[in-house]
Amino acid sequence: MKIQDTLSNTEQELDISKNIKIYLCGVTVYDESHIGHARTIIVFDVLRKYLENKGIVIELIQNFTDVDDKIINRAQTENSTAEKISTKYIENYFKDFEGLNVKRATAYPKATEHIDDIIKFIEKLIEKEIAYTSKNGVYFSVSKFPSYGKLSKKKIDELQSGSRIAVDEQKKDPLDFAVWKFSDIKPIWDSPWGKGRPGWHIECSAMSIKYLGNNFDIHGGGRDLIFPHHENEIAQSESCTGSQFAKIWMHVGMVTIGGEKMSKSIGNVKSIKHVLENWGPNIIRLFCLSGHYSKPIDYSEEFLKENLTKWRQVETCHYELVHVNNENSEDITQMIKKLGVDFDNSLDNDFNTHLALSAFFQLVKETNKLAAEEKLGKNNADEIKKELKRMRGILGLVISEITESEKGEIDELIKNREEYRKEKQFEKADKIRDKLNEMSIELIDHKNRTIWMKKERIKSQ
RNA sequence: GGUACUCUGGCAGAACGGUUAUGCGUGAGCCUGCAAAGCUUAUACAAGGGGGUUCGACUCCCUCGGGUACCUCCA
Repeated sequence: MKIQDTLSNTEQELDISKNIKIYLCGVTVYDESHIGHARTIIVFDVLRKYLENKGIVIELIQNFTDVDDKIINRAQTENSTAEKISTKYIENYFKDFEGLNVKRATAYPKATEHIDDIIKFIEKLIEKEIAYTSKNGVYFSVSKFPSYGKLSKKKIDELQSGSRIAVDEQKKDPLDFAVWKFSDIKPIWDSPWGKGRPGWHIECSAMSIKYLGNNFDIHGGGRDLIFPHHENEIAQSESCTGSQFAKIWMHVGMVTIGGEKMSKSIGNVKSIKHVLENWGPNIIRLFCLSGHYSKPIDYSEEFLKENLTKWRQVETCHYELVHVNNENSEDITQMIKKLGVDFDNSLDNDFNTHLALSAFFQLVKETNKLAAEEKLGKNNADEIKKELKRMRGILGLVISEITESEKGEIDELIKNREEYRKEKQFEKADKIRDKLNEMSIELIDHKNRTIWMKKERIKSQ
């Protein structure tokens, strides 16, 4: 599998001969998560599910930044504590992502639970004279890391001249960044240098190395983290360990609205909770996977609606397979195999989910076509089901299922409706259809049989 | 200003030199008591502008232009 690496700006081969270790920068828990967060996390969720489908063991570590100015500010304005705020939004996070069918990461380390590791990390940097103490905190000395800027392709001198950074008198160099900030406002911890809290970037260095070792396979996050966050992580980590940090840097494009980045400061944020209520997980996932992960994707109701149409096709397809009763089967093994290979090849080639979805929808379409022509046999259905289930598993798409008792009720109602139809009492027949619709059951009248499907309820429809 | 990315048919979005992707939408048809869904079929000067390399370019090079992101809040 090849993945485009931001650092080398080339495609790198991912070594799948052994376990794969991935570190994903998670969220700062001071507010509700939005669709931009969802995209990044869904992309990595599908990546891990795809690799797991190949039988590879994945270690996926995703942090929570639970100590940060924003959390502290929020705590102050809400007359609460930083701990309460972060706990609240971590719970909120899990609710959102469970709703999105995202599989839990191997671990979700929090900065506040790794203060010792962070302090040890900083001690090493000070020992090596790469970090220094000043009046306001401990700073990383950028000039001690000659390749600073290699990830974001920035030149140090250009950064300095073009900078709009408020110069901190205490810093030796305006580019230096804090690894430890002195503070008296809780939450604070003791350190060899004084009371305070860690800087933002250091937590990811300390925790990724702790959980995954000096040199792991993929480090991911949103594109907006390239600078300064990931640049600084590289500087700290490689200075500390003396060896290469992540092998591949994989960055996910922004979600935009009307071409503009979705962000709190612009105020065009769509929360996961809100969109989930209106559109459900499957449509959001299709939306997030519909473009190449590295490119921006524009959020719009129309686009979600388009994905709703697609999702209905998947549901139809699924229920055609469930209700198949034809004994004769066509030879479709090759077709299924080809689309399965297309699907995998697309993902192997820099994780092209859009193309993978193309293969997926082609299989859906082929199935619906066979069903429409009454050519779909039971053996065919079993074959297709198996492959579709695999693809859906990777994509994280979940079909609404139904209980056995509901099934009995539905069959009964359909039977009644058939009677009415035979007697040409269409009003009564339609009433039954309406009743089923209220249960989210849609009827599909074929030539000489009627099948039903359970539709996911979509509020926005 | 610097850096990176991007510019494809009404819309969304692929193919890393040669094969009219694909989906949505739209038109027509099939099926149906009607509907929905599905299926069939049709639809598009397609390549930001201009050069160049090549037998051949969406794909490579140059140049001009538009857009977005980042340049210490950010997924």
